[in-house]
Amino acid sequence: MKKSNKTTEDYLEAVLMIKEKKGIVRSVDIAEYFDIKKPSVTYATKMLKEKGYILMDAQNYITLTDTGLEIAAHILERHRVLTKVFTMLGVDEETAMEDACRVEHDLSPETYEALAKHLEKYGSVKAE
Amino acid sequence: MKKSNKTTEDYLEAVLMIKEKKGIVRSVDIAEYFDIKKPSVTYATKMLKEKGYILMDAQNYITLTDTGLEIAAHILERHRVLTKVFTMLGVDEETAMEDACRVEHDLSPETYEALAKHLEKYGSVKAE
DNA sequence: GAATTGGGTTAGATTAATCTAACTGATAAT
DNA sequence: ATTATCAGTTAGATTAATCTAACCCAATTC
Repeated sequence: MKKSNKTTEDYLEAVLMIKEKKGIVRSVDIAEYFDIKKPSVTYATKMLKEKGYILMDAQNYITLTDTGLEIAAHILERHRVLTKVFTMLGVDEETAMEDACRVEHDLSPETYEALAKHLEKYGSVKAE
Repeated sequence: MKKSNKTTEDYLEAVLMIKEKKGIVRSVDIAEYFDIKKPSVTYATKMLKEKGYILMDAQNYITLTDTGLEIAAHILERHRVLTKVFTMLGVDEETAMEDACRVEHDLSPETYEALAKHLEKYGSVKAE
């Protein structure tokens, strides 16, 4: 009865966030990030490698390919814009981030753009 | 690679929508609604029965219990408010409904309320 | 240099939600 | 009254994402 089940997008976003935060990304960092076990990450990275979204070098450091980065950056941008939108409306930072994380995959481009655009009028909504 | 996997909330909402639309609800209606097969609905209704959210009478008509209705009405209200919010922002009806459907489960009460409240200022956002 | 630790993998089990194929039972059609 | 159709179920397979237990390998530690 858990609400987990990470998607490709979740993983790529996590890789980018970890990369930004600590410079390198290992399986163990992803496991900690999501609070899942190591073999689950092995399973996930295997798929991401097969799809051509990440690479792992000899030291097992994980890097995003061009397409992987494209997806990750896109979803992370959404994440940040949505978080700002929510906090602007008075939602506290913590909750806003959690909601953004859950919603970011599911909004169509149309709705996402509409939300971002509309709320630009009422504050600086652009990701910085 | 499908994006399906309905939740309890999805099913209860569907029951209520079908009920409102055509008066009665059968397994087959739910299958058609979600475009899934009949045995999947048998599986789902079994769980919903066990959890005390629905009942099935001798004719196999499905009704919501009090708790089932409570959940269904709550999520359907969200669905409608969110759809209105999105259409108000210029998103077309079709897309707005799809997005509302995907997002309605995931927003915290705080963010949902904030969204609804803020946008009340710019139009009649209340569900009618 | 033997032992511990840290990061990763393999193998196999588990769970949830779906599917197909085959069946039952009731109603409707000829 | 047989037959066909419709709604529902059962049994068993499948898929995705997780888990545990056990192992490997490299680097530290003593």
